[in-house]
Amino acid sequence: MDIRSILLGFLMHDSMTGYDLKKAFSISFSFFSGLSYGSIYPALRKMEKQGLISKRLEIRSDGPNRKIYTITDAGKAAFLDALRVPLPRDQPKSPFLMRLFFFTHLSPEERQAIVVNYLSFVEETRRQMEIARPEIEARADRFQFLCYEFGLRFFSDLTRNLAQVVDSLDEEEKEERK
Amino acid sequence: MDIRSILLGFLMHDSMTGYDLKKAFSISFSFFSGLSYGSIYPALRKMEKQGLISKRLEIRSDGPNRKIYTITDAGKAAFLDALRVPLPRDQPKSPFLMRLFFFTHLSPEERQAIVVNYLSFVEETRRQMEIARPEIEARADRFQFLCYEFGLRFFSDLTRNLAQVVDSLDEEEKEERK
DNA sequence: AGGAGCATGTAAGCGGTTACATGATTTA
DNA sequence: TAAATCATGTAACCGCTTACATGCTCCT
Repeated sequence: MDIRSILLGFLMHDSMTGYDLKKAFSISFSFFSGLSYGSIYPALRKMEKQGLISKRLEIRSDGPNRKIYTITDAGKAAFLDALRVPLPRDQPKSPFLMRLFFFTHLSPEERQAIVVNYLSFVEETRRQMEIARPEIEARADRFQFLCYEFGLRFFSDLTRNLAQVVDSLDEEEKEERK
Repeated sequence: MDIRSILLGFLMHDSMTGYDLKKAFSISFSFFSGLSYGSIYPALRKMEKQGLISKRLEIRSDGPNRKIYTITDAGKAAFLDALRVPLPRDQPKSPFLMRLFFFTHLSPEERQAIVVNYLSFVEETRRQMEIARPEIEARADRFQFLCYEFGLRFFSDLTRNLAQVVDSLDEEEKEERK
């Protein structure tokens, strides 16, 4: 699922500007992924050329002009097609796993520091997700909420697994010192 | 951690050709990530220019000639630096989550099919990891094995969470039919 | 007067994939 | 003799980020 399908997905719900799309995405998905203007605006132009969305220029006196994009029937069809494309296998290309893989080249102290630091990072993300819960409960549909809960569990599991790694490192260090 | 650091990491252990590097990576990391020749060979040339690795041409009669790369002292230093760079926050950019987020646009049958299909995919990956266990136990160091176990737990957790999503979908469908 | 927020965009570059191209040797 | 494995590489392209550039309005 590329960026274009995601933009179409949001436009299924409502017509918006590129700016709005970025906001909508950030609110719903800040914990999973980011989207920058540098990819949004070119994507919108391309999709307009392909007839997946249509543009309406709104001239305003109380602010900068806006380009409001609306999904077309062709766009809706393209979006549904994209939803139905078989999923690729998930590859958790985690930078952390890469580090762990080469831990033998670091000192015990450095290893500990990396894992503990990463762990606190993950826990912080999880806390932030919990803070955002009421807002998500308010605006998300049931599937989007399912998505949110899935994410929460993901980070909980990650926390638990990282704690286990910390334990393993502790034990090994003790044995080394014997 | 980019591709170059990973290649350096493998070269820390032993001198190898580009072909060998791809194999080494595939064996250790097939479940997490892939690496193609289209990125390996240019990366090796670049790193040679930068003095991070050195090349030795081996002319053979019993097969194609090989370019064997060896990490230099500068390369070792660069690798350790890369290991110590603070980790970015993990973003589980899962294509599955994106689908789930827009599930409202699909029929209950299609939703079920996607999740169940994905679930079987994940379970299959997990099975393959378990099959590979003896080989990994044989060749991996303790941190690499920690890595393997971490991955296993990741897929177990994913399986569990997906099963929960299936349950949620089932319940909602039942309620809808009332 | 200055900063935050609204709004749109471009250019350069990074990191990577896919498909293509070549050619040798070993195994079935 | 065909297929698999060994071995190296290029060209075109994709998707995305970062940094830059512009300019307006509202609030303090």
